[in-house]
Amino acid sequence: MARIARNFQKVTIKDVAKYADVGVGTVSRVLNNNSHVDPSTRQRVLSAMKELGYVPNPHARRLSTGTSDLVTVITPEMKGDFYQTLIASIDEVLIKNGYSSLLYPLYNERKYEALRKSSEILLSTDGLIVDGVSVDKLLGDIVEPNMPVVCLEQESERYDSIMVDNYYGGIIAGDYFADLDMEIFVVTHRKAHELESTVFDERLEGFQESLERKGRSIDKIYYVPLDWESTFEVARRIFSRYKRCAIFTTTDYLAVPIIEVARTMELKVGKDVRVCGFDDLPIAQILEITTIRQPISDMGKVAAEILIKKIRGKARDKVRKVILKPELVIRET
Amino acid sequence: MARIARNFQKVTIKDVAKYADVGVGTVSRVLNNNSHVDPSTRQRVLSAMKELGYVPNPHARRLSTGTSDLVTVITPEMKGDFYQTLIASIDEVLIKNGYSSLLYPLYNERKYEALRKSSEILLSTDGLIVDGVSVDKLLGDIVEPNMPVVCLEQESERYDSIMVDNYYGGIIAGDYFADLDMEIFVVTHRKAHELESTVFDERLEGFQESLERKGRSIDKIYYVPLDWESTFEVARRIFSRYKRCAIFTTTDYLAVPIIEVARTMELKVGKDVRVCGFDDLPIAQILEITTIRQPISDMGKVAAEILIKKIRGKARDKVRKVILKPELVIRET
DNA sequence: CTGAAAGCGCTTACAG
DNA sequence: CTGAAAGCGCTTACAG
Repeated sequence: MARIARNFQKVTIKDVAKYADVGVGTVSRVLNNNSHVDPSTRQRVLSAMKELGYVPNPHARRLSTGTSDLVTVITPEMKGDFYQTLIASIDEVLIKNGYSSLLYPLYNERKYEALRKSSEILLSTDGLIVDGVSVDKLLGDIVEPNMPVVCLEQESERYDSIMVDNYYGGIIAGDYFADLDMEIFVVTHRKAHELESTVFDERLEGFQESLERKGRSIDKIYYVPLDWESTFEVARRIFSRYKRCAIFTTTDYLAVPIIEVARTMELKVGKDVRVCGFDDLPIAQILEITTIRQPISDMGKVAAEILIKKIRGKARDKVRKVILKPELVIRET
Repeated sequence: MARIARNFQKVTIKDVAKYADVGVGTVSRVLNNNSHVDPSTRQRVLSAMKELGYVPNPHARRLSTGTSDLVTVITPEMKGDFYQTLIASIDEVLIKNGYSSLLYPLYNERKYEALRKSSEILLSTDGLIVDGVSVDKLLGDIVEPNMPVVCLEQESERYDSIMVDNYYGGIIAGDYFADLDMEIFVVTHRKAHELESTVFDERLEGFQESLERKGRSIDKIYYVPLDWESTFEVARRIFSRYKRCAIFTTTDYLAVPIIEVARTMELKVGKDVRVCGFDDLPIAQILEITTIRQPISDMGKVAAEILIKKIRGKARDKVRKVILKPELVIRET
């Protein structure tokens, strides 16, 4: 006894079994179509399921098997093409392998807290892909030690990680700008949150290093939040003094308003004003922005593949680091 | 017998009970801190949990209670500020009420299929908010009849819906343009998928209707996919012939490249070229685009609130429709 | 190939 | 206030 019908008289595997005149085990077997079931029996069960409108209860399945076929994907944001591309490429691999992704964008403080409080969500999935934020710091105490985890754009002592050599990307951007006979500016993002990614800084460092090697230096670095509004302002400030200069933005996203302002002020972008972004976001292709291309899709694909191997217990034990190289793409700016 | 330790010797409620020398029921009670537990007992249980590193198994809880405290949020996309704002406002209400959101953006065909195939995901949550796509068509046969569902930007016969009066939005845009002594063009999105939203069409219809009433008409309608690339092309085509015209875009997103091209071609935006968007996305505020403001945050908030009421069984039974009105925001374009 | 049964880890009336 | 027990709806060795 002791049971209230919460689930609105849902039909269970038991009802199906009775209806088809078989045991529940058999129903379960056709459900998972593993082990051999007699074709005629299977047919009977199948039509019983249809007849009764049976839908399996995922919670029960998960409790019983201990797996959910779900993967949590944590990103610091989901705005912008970068994450679109990344998530789509992760998803593609996941779906192909029978998993679904559970997206968890940490777009504000509240989401951080919510994640820590109801870490249930994580624990109910089979694996975890974390982009940009530090697992060790953010979730070190929450994630079970043997949960399969892959880090993206973030190093980890304990887990596999996929990184892009952002420092190297900065270097090639610097090499490209060093020969230009103009002032050199940088517009970059200052990380606002302890747990945010350090990629922008790495790009900046590489850029700086490359210029130094060639006996040049950055004339000024502008730090902005990751929005266009502030970047417009910065651009106006720059162009009101300099009608001729080279600007490196540590992401294409920040290059867009700069180019917009330059054009509005009728400066010749690509000639007097040179702009090099980073990432090769779709917008960079559309606006023909010169940029450092990051292999975003590859990152997602590799991350998902490694994670699935880990979930299936096929991965090697030692912590692995995959480092992908960016490349310079010269366009019109 | 019959059991492999899949879950890496995880500690269960049983272990905690034994350790604290109480029954499992008591542990469960302190876990959910309902019904009264003796303070000293509670303390003993609490420290036992800490000692053993106990983490509750959500699957078991869900199977037992039949609830998950999860809400699925389905959107046709998640790119762009519109969905950012919408999702954030939904999340805020959800989190405040102890729920978590499970994001499911249908950004391509593959995701549609995946959703239909593993509809498990939906069924394992307590409720469903669906934006833009037709639940009846998309999921009519999957969603249980008594699953709490709220539709956004999409009417439904069976479920509550929150709509914006897009037709009315078109009307006020038309009223605004009708007095302008220039050619009038429209750039809009042609829905590519059977299940896509019809908002763009409704806006267009309102716009058309308003112009007709005032004895005017649209000179040409340009249909584009929802990306900038094609819109750039269209803009170039328009401005190569017309140096003076008014353009209504059925979303701000499409207004951006048009303004960009106009400025690049040195046309006077706001004077010779008038542009009115729709939505009032952040980008519209940044670029000072005249637009029809949609109350995005309100939509999300109202949807989440209604859903929670339904989940808690406090909602009225009849299907409810909430219609929010957009308004004209005049800026520089 | 298949049924009966134990088990997954919780929750919750019931009877103290 | 609390323990013993039934139940949630599945899966899966086990023994035919």
